[in-house]
Amino acid sequence: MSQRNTGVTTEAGSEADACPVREVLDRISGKWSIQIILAAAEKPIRFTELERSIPGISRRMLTLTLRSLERDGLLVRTVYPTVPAKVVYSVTDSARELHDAFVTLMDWAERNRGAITAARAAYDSDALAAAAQEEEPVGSPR
Amino acid sequence: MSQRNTGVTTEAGSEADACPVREVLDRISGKWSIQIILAAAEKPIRFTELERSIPGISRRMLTLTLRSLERDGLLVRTVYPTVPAKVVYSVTDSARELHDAFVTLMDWAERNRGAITAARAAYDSDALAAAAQEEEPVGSPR
DNA sequence: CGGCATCCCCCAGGATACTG
DNA sequence: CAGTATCCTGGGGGATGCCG
Repeated sequence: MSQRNTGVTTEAGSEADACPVREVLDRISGKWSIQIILAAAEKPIRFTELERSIPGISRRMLTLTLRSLERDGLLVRTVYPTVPAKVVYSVTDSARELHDAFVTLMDWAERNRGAITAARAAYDSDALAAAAQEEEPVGSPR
Repeated sequence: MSQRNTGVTTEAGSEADACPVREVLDRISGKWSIQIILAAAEKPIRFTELERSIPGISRRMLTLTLRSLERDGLLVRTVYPTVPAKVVYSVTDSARELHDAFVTLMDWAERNRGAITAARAAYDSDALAAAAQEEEPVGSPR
């Protein structure tokens, strides 16, 4: 009862889920996981630093996503009991492998950004042209 | 008006979105994009074949995701005007690059499946232990 | 500083039914 | 076979507020 909406695809561990695709997706999904791993992979990083280095993330989602990643053994949370407390997140080895894969993805994104934008423009203009056709099936427009 | 809920993060093209992270995510997000690309990369594949090769996908989401991928220039849709019609989807070059990255991800998932499960179990049991502590603050349980 | 708790909204996506 | 259209729900995730 006490726990609800822990978010970030936490879910205990339901039925047979042997599919590696879903496996990865479940760990990465959520708008922020990748960016957090990317940031933490550079150097161990503090909560507030993360918050500032990831524009648009809310405190809530930062916390939730961090917990999720920690739970999956992708991040390590280290608390320095100073006053006020200091918390540092660092990536584990398995996360670092993931990080490498992410970099590949980012690379892809940058190389194909233009092509994608163009493809979309083309697709959309085609769609519009087709729609225009329908409006005058045969004969007088009016 | 006529168009609503086209789904799969279609969105026209809002403000400055130069972040490659979101770029990739927007193209991949949705539960099915990756699996579709994975399937279509093996060989050009028909609508119904896709439907059967991806367990759990609905007709609706298959169509929606296919349209989205086609729009982004990741898939090519080819129609053979036979009766009944035959439609084949094949991946483009840029999608094939993505595919390679996905394979890396899948590989990672398989290698780390065990570690992740273990990490979760450890994390969860710790959390439970901590919770148990709270219930008997100091002294007699009851 | 580094969180957790609560409220609430939105839309990805499932179920179902109809077409060319 | 290959879609399209409509309805409806779950939960991801933003906003805000309180705490050690």
